[in-house]
Amino acid sequence: MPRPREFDRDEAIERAMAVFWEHGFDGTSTEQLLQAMGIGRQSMYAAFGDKHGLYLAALERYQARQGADLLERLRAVASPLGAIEDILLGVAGDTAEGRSRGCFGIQSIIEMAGRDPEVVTLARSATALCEAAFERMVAEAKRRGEVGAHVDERSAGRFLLSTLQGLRVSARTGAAPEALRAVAGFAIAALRAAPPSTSS
Amino acid sequence: MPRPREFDRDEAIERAMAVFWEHGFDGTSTEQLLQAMGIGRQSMYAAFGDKHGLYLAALERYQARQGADLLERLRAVASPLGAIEDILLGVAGDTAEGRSRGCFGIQSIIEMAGRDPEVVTLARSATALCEAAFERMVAEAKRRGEVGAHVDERSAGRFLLSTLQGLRVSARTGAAPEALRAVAGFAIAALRAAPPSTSS
DNA sequence: TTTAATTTTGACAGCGCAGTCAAGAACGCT
DNA sequence: AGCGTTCTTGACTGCGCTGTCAAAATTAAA
Repeated sequence: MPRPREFDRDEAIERAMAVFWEHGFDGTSTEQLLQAMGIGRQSMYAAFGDKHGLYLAALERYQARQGADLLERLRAVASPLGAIEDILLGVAGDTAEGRSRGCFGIQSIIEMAGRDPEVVTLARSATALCEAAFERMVAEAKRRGEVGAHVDERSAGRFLLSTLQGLRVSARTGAAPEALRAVAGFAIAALRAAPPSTSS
Repeated sequence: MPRPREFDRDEAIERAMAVFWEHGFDGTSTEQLLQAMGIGRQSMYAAFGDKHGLYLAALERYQARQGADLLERLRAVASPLGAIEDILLGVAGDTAEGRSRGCFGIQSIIEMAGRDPEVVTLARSATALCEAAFERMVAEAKRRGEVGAHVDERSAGRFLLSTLQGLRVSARTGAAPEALRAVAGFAIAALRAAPPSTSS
C-alpha cells in the first residue's frame, strides 16, 4: 500500500558520507547534504531522523567498508607479512587527492569523540576489528616464520593500526609518498626484529 | 596617549586555545571564546582580526610550545634513545583526560587542511621541526651506538613523528596506557634493529 | 585641563542554520 | 476505481551565528 521510496538509501548515505568527509560534521549543513543526496528535506528526516543520525549511518558504512577491505586482504593472501606491508604502503600508493583527503574514521574520532558517545562506540568497535585483523595476520606470519616467535601478536596488532593512523595523518599533512614508504618500512622492520615488547 | 589594553594577549590566546582545542574551529562560537577569554567582542576583533586570526594565533602558540618541549628534551638528555622512548611513552603516561583530549595540532590538520592554506603552512613547518628534532636524536643515538649504523636518521625522524601521531589518535580513541606502551615499544624496537629502510 | 589616541561596552544587522508543518503526489491493495 | 498509507515538496519558524557600528570610558601628552 505505501508509496515506495524514490531514492536509494545506500546511494544517499554514500553521497552524504562524501560531504561529511570533506567538511566534517559541524562544517556540513543540511542543505549541502540534501543537494548532494538529491532528495528533499523531509525525505532525509524521515529516513535518518536528523543530521546526526545520517552522520552515524555514513560513519558506520565507512567503517564497515574499511573493515571488509582489511579482512579481504587477509583472506586471499600469499604472505601475511606481505599483506601487512601492502596495506601500509597503500597509503603511500594512493593518489595525491586520496592522500590529502585523509581518513573519515580518524576525522570522526578527532571531531566527535569529546562529545558523541555513539561515535566513540563505533570507533572503538572498528578499532577492535582492525586490530584483531592485524593480529591474525601477525599470528599467521609467525606461524610461517615471517616474523620472530617472540613477537606478541596482540601488541603487534595495536602497533600496526596505530602506524596506519599515523600514516594517514602524515598523508593529510602532505607528506610525500617516499616519506610514507619510509615510515611503513620501519614498521615492517619492527615486526621482523622486535625484541620482547616493552610491556611494563 | 593611547589607552592601554586591559587584558593580557598571551593569556587570552591561551584560553582561546583551550576552547578551540575542545570544540574545534567550526564547533566554537565567538561567544564561547569571548567568555573564556574574559574580554569583549570588539577587543577580540581589534586584537586578532577575526575568529580565524585568533585560531591561527592559538595554533601557532600550541605548536611553538610543542616544538620547544621536544627541543628541550633533546638538549638535556642522558641517552637520546631513552629520550625518544620517554617522548613516546609520555602519551601513555598522561592522565586519562590528557589522553582523550588529543592533540590540537592533529585536530587542526584534520579539520582545516582541506580548506585553510595557512593552517597547512603552520602544520608543515611544525612537522618539519619535529621531524628534524627526532632526526637529530637518532643521529646522536647512532653516534653513541644506541641504534644501528644502517638506520637512516631522516626516515627514522619521519617514522617517529608518524608514530607519535598514531599514538595520539589511539589515545583519543580511548586506548589503554598499556596498549600505548606496547605501540611505543615496537617503535623503539624498529630503531634498534632496522634493516636497510624500505625506500624504493 | 584640554586633546588625541585607543580600548571597552552594548546593541544590532543580516544571514544561515536545524528542524517542523501541512498539503499534495504516488503507489498497492481491495 | 477507490482507499489508506507513505513519500515528496516547499514554505516557514525560531534561533544562533559572525562581524559591524557608534558611543562611552580611559589613558598620556600638550
